[in-house]
Amino acid sequence: MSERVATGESAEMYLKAICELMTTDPLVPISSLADRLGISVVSATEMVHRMRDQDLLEHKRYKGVRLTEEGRRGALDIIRRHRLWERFLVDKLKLPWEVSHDLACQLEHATGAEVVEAMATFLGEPTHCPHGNPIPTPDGTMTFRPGLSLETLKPDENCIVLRIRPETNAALSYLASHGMMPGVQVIVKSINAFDHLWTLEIGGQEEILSKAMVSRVVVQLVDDPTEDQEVEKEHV
Amino acid sequence: MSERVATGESAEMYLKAICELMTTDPLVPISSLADRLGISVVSATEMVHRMRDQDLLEHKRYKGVRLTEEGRRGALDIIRRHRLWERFLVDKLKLPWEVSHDLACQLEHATGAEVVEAMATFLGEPTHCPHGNPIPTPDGTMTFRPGLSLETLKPDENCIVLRIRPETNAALSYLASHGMMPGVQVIVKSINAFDHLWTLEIGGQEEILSKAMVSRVVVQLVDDPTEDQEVEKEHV
DNA sequence: ACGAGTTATAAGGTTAACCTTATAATAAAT
DNA sequence: ATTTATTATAAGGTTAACCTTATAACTCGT
Ligand SMILES: [Mn+2]
Ligand SMILES: [Mn+2]
Ligand SMILES: [Mn+2]
Ligand SMILES: [Mn+2]
Repeated sequence: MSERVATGESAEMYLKAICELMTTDPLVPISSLADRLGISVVSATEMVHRMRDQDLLEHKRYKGVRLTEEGRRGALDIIRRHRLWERFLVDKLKLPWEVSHDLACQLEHATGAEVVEAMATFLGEPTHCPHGNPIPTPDGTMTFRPGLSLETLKPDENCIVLRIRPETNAALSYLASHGMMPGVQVIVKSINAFDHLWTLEIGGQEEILSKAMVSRVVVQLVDDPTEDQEVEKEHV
Repeated sequence: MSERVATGESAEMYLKAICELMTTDPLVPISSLADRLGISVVSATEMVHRMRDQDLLEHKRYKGVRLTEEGRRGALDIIRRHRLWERFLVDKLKLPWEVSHDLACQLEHATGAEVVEAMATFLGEPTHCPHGNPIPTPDGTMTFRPGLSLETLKPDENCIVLRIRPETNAALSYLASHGMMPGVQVIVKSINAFDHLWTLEIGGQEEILSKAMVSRVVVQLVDDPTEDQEVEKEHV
Protein backbone atom coordinates (compact mmCIF):
# COMPACT_ATOMS: atom_id res chain seq x y z
CA MET A 1 0.00 0.00 0.00
CA SER A 2 3.12 2.17 -0.23
CA GLU A 3 3.45 5.52 1.47
CA ARG A 4 0.87 7.50 3.37
CA VAL A 5 -0.87 9.83 0.99
CA ALA A 6 -3.30 11.75 3.14
CA THR A 7 -2.18 13.83 6.06
CA GLY A 8 -4.26 13.86 9.18
CA GLU A 9 -6.97 11.68 10.59
CA SER A 10 -9.68 13.89 9.14
CA ALA A 11 -8.58 13.53 5.55
CA GLU A 12 -8.40 9.78 6.04
CA MET A 13 -12.00 9.70 7.22
CA TYR A 14 -13.07 11.78 4.24
CA LEU A 15 -11.32 9.42 1.84
CA LYS A 16 -12.95 6.40 3.41
CA ALA A 17 -16.39 7.97 3.46
CA ILE A 18 -16.18 9.10 -0.16
CA CYS A 19 -14.97 5.68 -1.27
CA GLU A 20 -17.86 3.97 0.47
CA LEU A 21 -20.44 6.43 -0.82
CA MET A 22 -19.07 6.08 -4.36
CA THR A 23 -20.22 2.46 -4.49
CA THR A 24 -23.78 3.83 -4.50
CA ASP A 25 -23.23 7.11 -6.33
CA PRO A 26 -20.37 7.67 -8.77
CA LEU A 27 -20.48 11.37 -7.91
CA VAL A 28 -20.91 11.91 -4.17
CA PRO A 29 -22.80 15.10 -3.19
CA ILE A 30 -20.96 17.06 -0.54
CA SER A 31 -24.18 17.06 1.46
CA SER A 32 -24.12 13.27 1.69
CA LEU A 33 -20.50 13.38 2.69
CA ALA A 34 -21.15 15.99 5.39
CA ASP A 35 -24.07 13.95 6.59
CA ARG A 36 -22.08 10.74 6.79
CA LEU A 37 -19.23 12.41 8.64
CA GLY A 38 -21.52 14.36 10.94
CA ILE A 39 -20.14 17.78 10.08
CA SER A 40 -21.57 20.87 8.46
CA VAL A 41 -21.80 21.19 4.70
CA VAL A 42 -19.67 24.33 4.81
CA SER A 43 -16.89 22.56 6.68
CA ALA A 44 -17.07 19.60 4.35
CA THR A 45 -16.80 21.96 1.39
CA GLU A 46 -13.71 23.61 2.85
CA MET A 47 -12.10 20.23 3.40
CA VAL A 48 -13.05 19.07 -0.08
CA HIS A 49 -11.25 22.08 -1.50
CA ARG A 50 -8.14 21.34 0.51
CA MET A 51 -8.21 17.73 -0.68
CA ARG A 52 -8.83 18.84 -4.25
CA ASP A 53 -5.69 20.96 -4.03
CA GLN A 54 -3.82 17.83 -2.95
CA ASP A 55 -5.23 15.95 -5.96
CA LEU A 56 -7.02 13.47 -3.78
CA LEU A 57 -10.37 14.13 -5.44
CA GLU A 58 -12.21 15.98 -8.18
CA HIS A 59 -15.14 18.21 -7.52
CA LYS A 60 -17.84 18.79 -10.16
CA ARG A 61 -19.63 21.87 -8.93
CA TYR A 62 -23.24 21.32 -7.97
CA LYS A 63 -22.76 17.62 -8.67
CA GLY A 64 -20.41 16.10 -6.18
CA VAL A 65 -16.95 14.65 -5.62
CA ARG A 66 -15.09 11.67 -7.02
CA LEU A 67 -11.78 10.23 -5.84
CA THR A 68 -8.74 10.53 -8.08
CA GLU A 69 -6.52 7.49 -8.53
CA GLU A 70 -4.35 8.83 -5.72
CA GLY A 71 -7.38 9.32 -3.51
CA ARG A 72 -8.69 5.88 -4.31
CA ARG A 73 -5.44 4.24 -3.29
CA GLY A 74 -5.39 6.22 -0.08
CA ALA A 75 -8.97 5.23 0.67
CA LEU A 76 -8.35 1.54 0.04
CA ASP A 77 -5.25 1.76 2.21
CA ILE A 78 -7.27 3.04 5.13
CA ILE A 79 -10.08 0.56 4.54
CA ARG A 80 -7.50 -2.24 4.54
CA ARG A 81 -6.10 -1.01 7.84
CA HIS A 82 -9.59 -0.68 9.28
CA ARG A 83 -10.76 -4.16 8.34
CA LEU A 84 -7.56 -5.87 9.39
CA TRP A 85 -7.85 -4.24 12.79
CA GLU A 86 -11.46 -5.43 12.99
CA ARG A 87 -10.32 -8.97 12.34
CA PHE A 88 -7.65 -8.68 15.00
CA LEU A 89 -10.04 -7.29 17.59
CA VAL A 90 -12.63 -9.99 16.93
CA ASP A 91 -10.44 -13.02 16.19
CA LYS A 92 -7.57 -12.46 18.61
CA LEU A 93 -8.88 -10.20 21.34
CA LYS A 94 -12.35 -11.77 21.27
CA LEU A 95 -14.02 -8.39 21.43
CA PRO A 96 -17.65 -8.20 20.35
CA TRP A 97 -18.50 -7.97 16.69
CA GLU A 98 -20.44 -4.70 17.01
CA VAL A 99 -17.83 -2.68 18.88
CA SER A 100 -14.93 -3.72 16.67
CA HIS A 101 -15.96 -1.21 14.03
CA ASP A 102 -15.61 1.87 16.23
CA LEU A 103 -12.44 0.64 17.89
CA ALA A 104 -10.84 -0.04 14.52
CA CYS A 105 -11.81 3.46 13.46
CA GLN A 106 -9.34 4.78 16.03
CA LEU A 107 -6.58 2.31 15.31
CA GLU A 108 -6.73 2.73 11.53
CA HIS A 109 -5.19 6.18 11.85
CA ALA A 110 -2.37 5.10 14.12
CA THR A 111 -0.76 2.46 11.94
CA GLY A 112 1.60 2.70 9.02
CA ALA A 113 2.28 0.17 6.28
CA GLU A 114 4.89 -1.85 8.19
CA VAL A 115 2.54 -2.62 11.07
CA VAL A 116 -0.47 -3.31 8.86
CA GLU A 117 1.36 -5.72 6.62
CA ALA A 118 2.84 -7.51 9.62
CA MET A 119 -0.72 -7.69 11.00
CA ALA A 120 -2.01 -9.17 7.75
CA THR A 121 0.64 -11.89 7.91
CA PHE A 122 -0.09 -12.50 11.57
CA LEU A 123 -3.80 -12.88 10.86
CA GLY A 124 -3.19 -15.20 7.91
CA GLU A 125 -4.02 -12.74 5.13
CA PRO A 126 -7.77 -12.61 5.73
CA THR A 127 -9.95 -11.59 2.80
CA HIS A 128 -13.01 -10.26 4.62
CA CYS A 129 -13.79 -8.27 7.74
CA PRO A 130 -16.00 -9.69 10.50
CA HIS A 131 -18.98 -7.94 8.92
CA GLY A 132 -18.41 -9.67 5.59
CA ASN A 133 -16.87 -6.78 3.67
CA PRO A 134 -13.77 -7.39 1.54
CA ILE A 135 -10.31 -6.34 2.73
CA PRO A 136 -8.48 -4.48 -0.06
CA THR A 137 -5.16 -6.00 -1.11
CA PRO A 138 -1.89 -4.06 -0.71
CA ASP A 139 -1.85 -3.34 -4.43
CA GLY A 140 -5.23 -1.62 -4.29
CA THR A 141 -7.80 -4.20 -5.33
CA MET A 142 -11.09 -4.84 -3.59
CA THR A 143 -13.44 -7.54 -4.84
CA PHE A 144 -16.91 -8.02 -3.43
CA ARG A 145 -18.45 -11.45 -3.20
CA PRO A 146 -21.43 -11.32 -5.58
CA GLY A 147 -24.71 -10.95 -3.73
CA LEU A 148 -27.97 -9.08 -3.69
CA SER A 149 -29.66 -6.80 -1.21
CA LEU A 150 -32.04 -8.60 1.12
CA GLU A 151 -34.68 -6.01 0.25
CA THR A 152 -34.94 -7.47 -3.28
CA LEU A 153 -36.12 -10.83 -1.95
CA LYS A 154 -39.76 -11.97 -1.85
CA PRO A 155 -41.63 -13.93 0.82
CA ASP A 156 -40.52 -17.55 1.29
CA GLU A 157 -37.14 -16.91 -0.25
CA ASN A 158 -34.18 -18.35 1.55
CA CYS A 159 -30.66 -16.90 1.79
CA ILE A 160 -27.37 -16.69 3.62
CA VAL A 161 -26.09 -13.35 4.89
CA LEU A 162 -22.92 -12.23 3.11
CA ARG A 163 -22.30 -8.81 4.63
CA ILE A 164 -23.70 -5.73 6.34
CA ARG A 165 -23.17 -2.48 4.51
CA PRO A 166 -22.53 0.33 5.08
CA GLU A 167 -20.95 -0.32 8.47
CA THR A 168 -21.94 2.00 11.29
CA ASN A 169 -21.79 1.15 14.94
CA ALA A 170 -25.47 1.82 15.50
CA ALA A 171 -26.61 -0.40 12.64
CA LEU A 172 -24.18 -3.19 13.48
CA SER A 173 -25.25 -3.24 17.11
CA TYR A 174 -28.91 -3.25 16.17
CA LEU A 175 -28.58 -5.97 13.58
CA ALA A 176 -26.34 -8.05 15.85
CA SER A 177 -28.98 -7.91 18.56
CA HIS A 178 -31.39 -9.50 16.08
CA GLY A 179 -28.94 -12.24 15.16
CA MET A 180 -28.19 -10.76 11.76
CA MET A 181 -24.58 -11.46 10.85
CA PRO A 182 -22.57 -13.01 8.02
CA GLY A 183 -23.12 -16.73 7.57
CA VAL A 184 -26.54 -16.79 9.18
CA GLN A 185 -29.51 -18.22 7.25
CA VAL A 186 -32.46 -15.90 6.67
CA ILE A 187 -35.91 -16.73 5.35
CA VAL A 188 -38.33 -14.00 4.35
CA LYS A 189 -41.64 -14.72 6.04
CA SER A 190 -43.70 -11.70 5.04
CA ILE A 191 -43.41 -8.11 3.94
CA ASN A 192 -45.79 -5.42 5.11
CA ALA A 193 -46.11 -2.88 2.28
CA PHE A 194 -47.74 -0.18 4.45
CA ASP A 195 -45.18 0.39 7.20
CA HIS A 196 -42.31 -1.31 5.41
CA LEU A 197 -41.74 -3.92 8.05
CA TRP A 198 -40.14 -7.22 7.21
CA THR A 199 -40.81 -10.37 9.16
CA LEU A 200 -37.82 -12.65 8.85
CA GLU A 201 -36.60 -15.92 10.24
CA ILE A 202 -33.01 -15.20 11.20
CA GLY A 203 -31.09 -18.30 12.24
CA GLY A 204 -34.35 -19.94 13.29
CA GLN A 205 -35.62 -16.95 15.28
CA GLU A 206 -38.46 -14.79 14.02
CA GLU A 207 -37.54 -11.10 13.92
CA ILE A 208 -39.06 -7.91 12.58
CA LEU A 209 -36.91 -5.27 10.87
CA SER A 210 -37.56 -2.05 8.97
CA LYS A 211 -36.90 -1.78 5.29
CA ALA A 212 -34.03 0.61 6.06
CA MET A 213 -32.26 -2.08 8.05
CA VAL A 214 -33.11 -4.85 5.60
CA SER A 215 -31.58 -2.83 2.79
CA ARG A 216 -28.20 -2.87 4.55
CA VAL A 217 -27.96 -6.65 4.40
CA VAL A 218 -26.39 -8.30 1.36
CA VAL A 219 -27.22 -11.96 0.87
CA GLN A 220 -26.70 -14.99 -1.32
CA LEU A 221 -29.77 -16.95 -2.38
CA VAL A 222 -30.20 -20.58 -1.37
CA ASP A 223 -32.04 -22.23 -4.28
CA ASP A 224 -33.95 -24.90 -2.42
CA PRO A 225 -34.54 -24.45 1.29
CA THR A 226 -35.09 -28.18 1.80
CA GLU A 227 -31.77 -29.06 0.20
CA ASP A 228 -29.83 -27.89 3.24
CA GLN A 229 -27.57 -25.16 1.90
CA GLU A 230 -26.15 -26.51 -1.28
CA VAL A 231 -24.17 -23.26 -1.61
CA GLU A 232 -22.10 -24.08 1.41
CA LYS A 233 -21.10 -27.49 0.03
CA GLU A 234 -18.13 -26.14 -1.91
CA HIS A 235 -15.21 -28.56 -1.50
CA VAL A 236 -12.53 -26.99 0.63
CA MET B 1 -7.10 1.58 34.77
CA SER B 2 -10.62 2.99 34.71
CA GLU B 3 -11.65 6.00 32.64
CA ARG B 4 -9.56 8.22 30.42
CA VAL B 5 -8.35 11.16 32.42
CA ALA B 6 -6.38 13.23 29.95
CA THR B 7 -7.87 14.60 26.80
CA GLY B 8 -5.82 14.64 23.66
CA GLU B 9 -2.67 12.97 22.51
CA SER B 10 -0.53 15.89 23.60
CA ALA B 11 -1.58 15.79 27.22
CA GLU B 12 -0.92 12.05 27.24
CA MET B 13 2.62 12.60 26.03
CA TYR B 14 3.17 15.24 28.68
CA LEU B 15 1.95 12.90 31.40
CA LYS B 16 4.20 10.12 30.22
CA ALA B 17 7.22 12.38 29.90
CA ILE B 18 6.73 13.91 33.35
CA CYS B 19 6.28 10.49 34.91
CA GLU B 20 9.49 9.23 33.36
CA LEU B 21 11.47 12.33 34.27
CA MET B 22 10.15 12.18 37.83
CA THR B 23 12.04 8.94 38.43
CA THR B 24 15.22 11.05 38.22
CA ASP B 25 13.95 14.33 39.59
CA PRO B 26 11.00 14.58 41.99
CA LEU B 27 10.33 18.08 40.64
CA VAL B 28 10.68 18.20 36.85
CA PRO B 29 11.83 21.55 35.42
CA ILE B 30 9.66 22.70 32.57
CA SER B 31 12.82 23.14 30.53
CA SER B 32 13.59 19.41 30.82
CA LEU B 33 10.05 18.61 29.88
CA ALA B 34 10.15 20.90 26.85
CA ASP B 35 13.46 19.40 25.87
CA ARG B 36 12.22 15.85 26.13
CA LEU B 37 9.10 16.59 24.12
CA GLY B 38 10.94 18.66 21.55
CA ILE B 39 8.83 21.77 21.96
CA SER B 40 9.55 25.30 23.14
CA VAL B 41 9.65 26.17 26.82
CA VAL B 42 6.90 28.73 26.33
CA SER B 43 4.60 26.17 24.74
CA ALA B 44 5.37 23.67 27.45
CA THR B 45 4.57 26.27 30.08
CA GLU B 46 1.21 27.02 28.46
CA MET B 47 0.40 23.33 28.39
CA VAL B 48 1.52 22.88 31.99
CA HIS B 49 -0.91 25.58 33.03
CA ARG B 50 -3.75 23.93 31.19
CA MET B 51 -2.93 20.63 32.84
CA ARG B 52 -2.58 22.28 36.23
CA ASP B 53 -6.12 23.63 35.78
CA GLN B 54 -7.25 20.06 35.17
CA ASP B 55 -5.52 18.93 38.37
CA LEU B 56 -3.19 16.64 36.50
CA LEU B 57 -0.09 18.24 38.00
CA GLU B 58 1.27 20.78 40.45
CA HIS B 59 3.65 23.48 39.44
CA LYS B 60 6.13 24.97 41.92
CA ARG B 61 7.24 28.18 40.28
CA TYR B 62 10.89 28.29 39.31
CA LYS B 63 11.23 24.70 40.53
CA GLY B 64 9.29 22.39 38.29
CA VAL B 65 6.22 20.17 37.99
CA ARG B 66 5.03 17.08 39.81
CA LEU B 67 2.13 14.80 38.89
CA THR B 68 -0.93 14.74 41.12
CA GLU B 69 -2.44 11.38 42.01
CA GLU B 70 -4.82 11.83 39.09
CA GLY B 71 -1.96 12.67 36.77
CA ARG B 72 0.08 9.73 38.00
CA ARG B 73 -2.74 7.31 37.28
CA GLY B 74 -3.18 8.77 33.83
CA ALA B 75 0.54 8.48 33.14
CA LEU B 76 0.72 4.86 34.28
CA ASP B 77 -2.32 4.11 32.16
CA ILE B 78 -0.57 5.40 29.06
CA ILE B 79 2.70 3.69 29.92
CA ARG B 80 0.78 0.43 30.32
CA ARG B 81 -0.81 0.87 26.92
CA HIS B 82 2.56 1.75 25.41
CA ARG B 83 4.44 -1.23 26.77
CA LEU B 84 1.69 -3.72 26.01
CA TRP B 85 1.68 -2.53 22.43
CA GLU B 86 5.45 -2.94 22.31
CA ARG B 87 5.10 -6.51 23.45
CA PHE B 88 2.48 -7.17 20.81
CA LEU B 89 4.55 -5.65 18.04
CA VAL B 90 7.65 -7.61 19.00
CA ASP B 91 6.16 -10.93 20.17
CA LYS B 92 3.28 -11.33 17.75
CA LEU B 93 4.10 -9.21 14.72
CA LYS B 94 7.83 -9.97 14.93
CA LEU B 95 8.73 -6.35 14.30
CA PRO B 96 12.21 -5.24 15.32
CA TRP B 97 12.95 -4.34 18.87
CA GLU B 98 14.13 -0.79 18.11
CA VAL B 99 11.17 0.35 16.02
CA SER B 100 8.53 -1.01 18.39
CA HIS B 101 8.94 1.99 20.66
CA ASP B 102 7.97 4.60 18.08
CA LEU B 103 5.17 2.50 16.64
CA ALA B 104 3.71 1.94 20.10
CA CYS B 105 3.88 5.68 20.68
CA GLN B 106 1.23 6.07 17.98
CA LEU B 107 -0.94 3.19 19.07
CA GLU B 108 -0.94 4.13 22.75
CA HIS B 109 -3.20 7.10 22.00
CA ALA B 110 -5.68 5.12 19.94
CA THR B 111 -6.71 2.52 22.49
CA GLY B 112 -9.13 2.60 25.38
CA ALA B 113 -9.26 0.39 28.44
CA GLU B 114 -11.35 -2.37 26.85
CA VAL B 115 -8.84 -3.00 24.06
CA VAL B 116 -5.80 -2.72 26.30
CA GLU B 117 -7.09 -5.16 28.87
CA ALA B 118 -8.09 -7.60 26.16
CA MET B 119 -4.57 -7.18 24.77
CA ALA B 120 -3.03 -7.90 28.15
CA THR B 121 -5.02 -11.12 28.39
CA PHE B 122 -4.12 -12.07 24.82
CA LEU B 123 -0.43 -11.52 25.54
CA GLY B 124 -0.57 -13.51 28.77
CA GLU B 125 -0.32 -10.58 31.19
CA PRO B 126 3.32 -9.72 30.53
CA THR B 127 5.17 -7.86 33.27
CA HIS B 128 7.90 -6.16 31.24
CA CYS B 129 8.27 -4.49 27.86
CA PRO B 130 10.78 -5.75 25.29
CA HIS B 131 13.28 -3.19 26.58
CA GLY B 132 13.06 -4.53 30.10
CA ASN B 133 10.89 -1.83 31.65
CA PRO B 134 7.98 -2.81 33.88
CA ILE B 135 4.40 -2.70 32.63
CA PRO B 136 2.17 -0.94 35.18
CA THR B 137 -0.76 -2.98 36.46
CA PRO B 138 -4.36 -1.87 35.87
CA ASP B 139 -4.59 -0.68 39.47
CA GLY B 140 -1.68 1.69 39.05
CA THR B 141 1.37 -0.12 40.38
CA MET B 142 4.75 -0.24 38.68
CA THR B 143 7.60 -2.18 40.22
CA PHE B 144 11.12 -2.08 38.84
CA ARG B 145 13.36 -5.10 39.05
CA PRO B 146 16.20 -4.02 41.35
CA GLY B 147 19.35 -3.20 39.43
CA LEU B 148 22.14 -0.68 39.08
CA SER B 149 23.31 1.55 36.30
CA LEU B 150 26.06 0.02 34.18
CA GLU B 151 28.08 3.22 34.68
CA THR B 152 28.59 2.34 38.37
CA LEU B 153 30.50 -0.85 37.48
CA LYS B 154 34.30 -1.18 37.47
CA PRO B 155 36.58 -3.03 35.06
CA ASP B 156 36.29 -6.84 35.06
CA GLU B 157 32.83 -6.73 36.57
CA ASN B 158 30.26 -9.00 35.00
CA CYS B 159 26.53 -8.38 34.62
CA ILE B 160 23.30 -9.14 32.83
CA VAL B 161 21.33 -6.34 31.16
CA LEU B 162 17.98 -5.71 32.82
CA ARG B 163 16.65 -2.73 30.89
CA ILE B 164 17.37 0.33 28.77
CA ARG B 165 16.12 3.60 30.15
CA PRO B 166 14.92 6.09 29.22
CA GLU B 167 13.56 4.68 25.97
CA THR B 168 14.04 6.76 22.87
CA ASN B 169 14.13 5.42 19.37
CA ALA B 170 17.59 6.80 18.66
CA ALA B 171 19.15 5.29 21.78
CA LEU B 172 17.39 1.95 21.34
CA SER B 173 18.51 1.65 17.73
CA TYR B 174 22.06 2.57 18.60
CA LEU B 175 22.31 0.20 21.55
CA ALA B 176 20.60 -2.60 19.61
CA SER B 177 23.19 -2.23 16.85
CA HIS B 178 25.85 -2.93 19.49
CA GLY B 179 24.04 -6.00 20.79
CA MET B 180 22.93 -4.28 23.97
CA MET B 181 19.54 -5.62 25.03
CA PRO B 182 17.86 -7.17 28.07
CA GLY B 183 19.20 -10.61 28.97
CA VAL B 184 22.59 -10.15 27.35
CA GLN B 185 25.75 -10.62 29.40
CA VAL B 186 28.12 -7.67 29.62
CA ILE B 187 31.68 -7.56 31.01
CA VAL B 188 33.42 -4.25 31.63
CA LYS B 189 36.85 -4.45 29.98
CA SER B 190 38.20 -0.95 30.55
CA ILE B 191 37.11 2.62 31.16
CA ASN B 192 38.88 5.58 29.63
CA ALA B 193 38.59 8.48 32.07
CA PHE B 194 39.61 11.14 29.56
CA ASP B 195 37.06 10.79 26.78
CA HIS B 196 34.60 8.75 28.84
CA LEU B 197 34.67 5.75 26.56
CA TRP B 198 33.80 2.33 27.86
CA THR B 199 35.15 -0.83 26.32
CA LEU B 200 32.72 -3.65 26.97
CA GLU B 201 32.25 -7.27 26.04
CA ILE B 202 28.60 -7.45 25.04
CA GLY B 203 27.38 -11.00 24.46
CA GLY B 204 30.93 -12.03 23.57
CA GLN B 205 31.58 -9.12 21.20
CA GLU B 206 33.88 -6.27 22.14
CA GLU B 207 32.18 -2.88 21.76
CA ILE B 208 32.98 0.71 22.65
CA LEU B 209 30.28 3.01 24.01
CA SER B 210 30.16 6.52 25.45
CA LYS B 211 29.41 7.13 29.10
CA ALA B 212 26.11 8.74 28.06
CA MET B 213 24.99 5.47 26.46
CA VAL B 214 26.39 3.30 29.24
CA SER B 215 24.41 5.29 31.78
CA ARG B 216 21.15 4.28 30.10
CA VAL B 217 21.71 0.60 30.74
CA VAL B 218 20.50 -0.94 33.99
CA VAL B 219 22.08 -4.24 34.95
CA GLN B 220 22.19 -6.99 37.53
CA LEU B 221 25.60 -8.10 38.79
CA VAL B 222 26.83 -11.64 38.25
CA ASP B 223 28.96 -12.46 41.30
CA ASP B 224 31.46 -14.88 39.77
CA PRO B 225 31.98 -14.79 36.00
CA THR B 226 33.42 -18.32 36.00
CA GLU B 227 30.37 -19.75 37.71
CA ASP B 228 28.36 -19.45 34.52
CA GLN B 229 25.51 -17.15 35.49
CA GLU B 230 24.36 -18.34 38.83
CA VAL B 231 21.66 -15.64 38.73
CA GLU B 232 19.98 -17.34 35.81
CA LYS B 233 19.81 -20.70 37.62
CA GLU B 234 16.53 -19.90 39.35
CA HIS B 235 14.32 -22.98 39.24
CA VAL B 236 11.34 -22.36 36.99
C1' DA C 1 -39.08 29.94 -18.38
C1' DC C 2 -39.60 30.33 -13.67
C1' DG C 3 -39.50 29.51 -8.77
C1' DA C 4 -38.36 26.19 -5.07
C1' DG C 5 -34.88 23.75 -3.29
C1' DT C 6 -30.08 22.52 -3.39
C1' DT C 7 -25.31 23.77 -3.52
C1' DA C 8 -21.53 27.06 -3.15
C1' DT C 9 -19.18 30.82 -1.27
C1' DA C 10 -18.27 34.77 1.75
C1' DA C 11 -17.41 36.44 6.27
C1' DG C 12 -16.38 36.03 10.80
C1' DG C 13 -15.56 32.90 15.02
C1' DT C 14 -13.65 29.15 17.94
C1' DT C 15 -10.34 25.84 19.85
C1' DA C 16 -6.14 23.23 20.70
C1' DA C 17 -1.42 23.17 20.02
C1' DC C 18 2.10 24.94 18.49
C1' DC C 19 5.59 29.12 17.30
C1' DT C 20 8.89 33.60 18.15
C1' DT C 21 10.49 37.68 20.39
C1' DA C 22 10.74 40.48 24.29
C1' DT C 23 10.49 41.52 29.03
C1' DA C 24 9.98 40.57 33.97
C1' DA C 25 10.82 37.86 38.06
C1' DT C 26 13.46 34.83 40.67
C1' DA C 27 17.35 31.63 42.19
C1' DA C 28 22.09 30.61 42.54
C1' DA C 29 26.78 31.69 42.52
C1' DT C 30 30.33 34.78 43.18
C1' DA D 1 24.90 42.22 47.61
C1' DT D 2 25.23 42.22 43.04
C1' DT D 3 25.66 39.79 38.88
C1' DT D 4 24.38 35.93 35.93
C1' DA D 5 21.61 32.37 34.44
C1' DT D 6 17.26 30.32 34.66
C1' DT D 7 12.40 30.57 34.60
C1' DA D 8 8.02 32.88 33.83
C1' DT D 9 4.96 35.73 31.45
C1' DA D 10 3.26 38.93 27.94
C1' DA D 11 2.13 39.74 23.25
C1' DG D 12 1.26 38.49 18.86
C1' DG D 13 1.22 34.73 15.11
C1' DT D 14 0.17 30.26 12.74
C1' DT D 15 -2.32 26.09 11.37
C1' DA D 16 -5.87 22.58 10.95
C1' DA D 17 -10.48 21.64 11.68
C1' DC D 18 -14.31 22.75 12.96
C1' DC D 19 -18.63 26.26 13.70
C1' DT D 20 -22.78 29.76 12.28
C1' DT D 21 -25.18 33.04 9.50
C1' DA D 22 -25.97 35.18 5.26
C1' DT D 23 -25.90 35.58 0.42
C1' DA D 24 -25.14 34.07 -4.28
C1' DA D 25 -25.34 30.63 -7.95
C1' DC D 26 -27.19 26.89 -9.91
C1' DT D 27 -30.46 22.71 -11.07
C1' DC D 28 -34.61 20.74 -11.90
C1' DG D 29 -39.48 19.91 -11.99
C1' DT D 30 -43.52 21.88 -13.33
MN1 LIG E 1 -11.34 6.42 11.77
MN1 LIG F 1 -16.10 -4.39 9.14
MN1 LIG G 1 2.77 8.66 21.98
MN1 LIG H 1 9.70 -0.41 25.93
